[in-house]
Amino acid sequence: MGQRPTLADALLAVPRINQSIAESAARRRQANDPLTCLNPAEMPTSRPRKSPVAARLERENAQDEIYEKIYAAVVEHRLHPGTKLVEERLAEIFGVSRARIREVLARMAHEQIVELIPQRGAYVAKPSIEQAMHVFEARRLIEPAVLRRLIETLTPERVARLRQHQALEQDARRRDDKRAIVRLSGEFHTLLADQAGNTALARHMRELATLTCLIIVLYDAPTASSCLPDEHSEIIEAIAHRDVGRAESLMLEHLNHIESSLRLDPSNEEVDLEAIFRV
Amino acid sequence: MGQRPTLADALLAVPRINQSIAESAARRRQANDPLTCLNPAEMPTSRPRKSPVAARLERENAQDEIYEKIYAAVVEHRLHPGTKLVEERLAEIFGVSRARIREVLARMAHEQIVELIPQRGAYVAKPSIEQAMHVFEARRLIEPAVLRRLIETLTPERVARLRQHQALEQDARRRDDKRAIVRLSGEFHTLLADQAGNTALARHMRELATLTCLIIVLYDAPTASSCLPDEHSEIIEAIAHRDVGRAESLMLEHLNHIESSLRLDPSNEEVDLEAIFRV
DNA sequence: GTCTACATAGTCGTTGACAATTTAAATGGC
DNA sequence: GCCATTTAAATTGTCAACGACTATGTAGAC
Repeated sequence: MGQRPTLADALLAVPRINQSIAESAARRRQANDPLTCLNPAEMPTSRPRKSPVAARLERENAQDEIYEKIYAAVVEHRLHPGTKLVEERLAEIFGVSRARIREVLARMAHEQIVELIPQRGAYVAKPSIEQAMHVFEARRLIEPAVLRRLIETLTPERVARLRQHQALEQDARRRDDKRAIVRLSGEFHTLLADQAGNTALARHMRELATLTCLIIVLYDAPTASSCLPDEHSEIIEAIAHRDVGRAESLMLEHLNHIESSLRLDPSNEEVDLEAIFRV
Repeated sequence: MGQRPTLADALLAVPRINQSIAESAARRRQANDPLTCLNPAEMPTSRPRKSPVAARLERENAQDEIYEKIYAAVVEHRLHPGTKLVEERLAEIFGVSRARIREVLARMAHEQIVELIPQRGAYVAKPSIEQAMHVFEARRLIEPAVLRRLIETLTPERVARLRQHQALEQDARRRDDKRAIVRLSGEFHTLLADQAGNTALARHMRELATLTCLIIVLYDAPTASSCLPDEHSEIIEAIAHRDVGRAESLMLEHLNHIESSLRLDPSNEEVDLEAIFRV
């Protein structure tokens, strides 16, 4: 099929890197720095070649860059579940060797974004209906807690950050840029968790949001538009008013809207099993 | 220092593979099989060389084996936080090339079991005090929900499975096998999540339990013995009686016991920062 | 005696190649 | 014309080796 150009396009056309991911990458970088910078004898010894710290950051970016590009492609629905990710082609696309790609794929497989089948290759994951229901169950559990924590530690800056994201989202809706819409919708939830400040919860939330993106592609009823436009705004307003109860109930409602707009009955899964043979 | 034999010993001396991990690995294998076996034309075509399925499983085991051995060593406190994991030595120990090791380390880094510092190598992670508190906060959130779900879907087999694990744990205590105790204590919580049947929650729970193991090594007060002997039994009994309220409160109490037995104040972290220089 | 500059050993990062296996296509028999 | 078998291409799994960088230790200048 016309998969060759599609794959390259899907990966190279990255409008703008996921902001919250970039933020957490920056945080990770900071977390690393103490290890490298605390040695007092090192700082003055820096040679004039080229800033070693900058070089290291540059390299670390290069490490994560591939991961984030594939990740973004999945989240934006440019890469569909079940798509085979051929190592050599990815290596060509990103201009690196296969070893690099394999490391990235190993990470993503561990995160269940891709499925790694021995001797057969890597495929974008196809969460089962059971998994999908588990994901929503987990989200119904975690997200209200995230909101509680966020409201407890709320600052004007955090509200502003949320509103800024909301503006991006509305802009995407105005442009009817579906890829941006789905990406930003997912990122909204990741952002909430980031702003709530619990790194463990934020990591899990990000993973759940990613899986949700895959689930939506697989099981969304064609008519429904995954995320209703105003629900995020309402949640933000409830947060801004520090109304925990309202924020939580809005969130649960929101999650139920999404889940109920999907067709999570076994009859749909059989269709997907057929799709496997087309690979 | 005498790190050479220590690292090899820590990794090779694996008394028995983590049972619940083995179970989920088996489940993952099952999940893969449909993809490989449903093609009706393939099964009869199998050549008499040597069973391709067996070979595949063997190989997949080989893939995960290294991961699980390092994982077990971390969980059992045979590998301490901050220990450098030199790729080449690991490659020698496991009899594979560095590429393999690198894939495993990439996975573990993504899971925050190890920290990957560019151009410097991989180190067993040292969760900060802040991260530690986040982990416990997340556990206080997730584990009661796990219990709720487990009791809702309780079967005699599941209770038996829990009791079986409890027997192993008590046996380890009788032998005063500290490594087994700490491993089985962590696995108990992972097992609860597995038996509760939500794969997403189980994955997150396993990650949190692993991090907790690292946290205990880092911050445990020498006097305290991380997990009180009878608390797990009491929780199991509450589950068996389908007493959700009691099970939840016991669990919260249990988590608070563990957390309060740690020294999670900043003064302790400085000690750890010093430890970094000893690397 | 202290500091800088250099040299050495130890690792990491990356690559390209080779063998094993799967997948697709071509061939031949019925 | 359809199915089974063989052949060829594509892809994965694995490795060994090379260059680059870090960290240590050593010698020399002030």
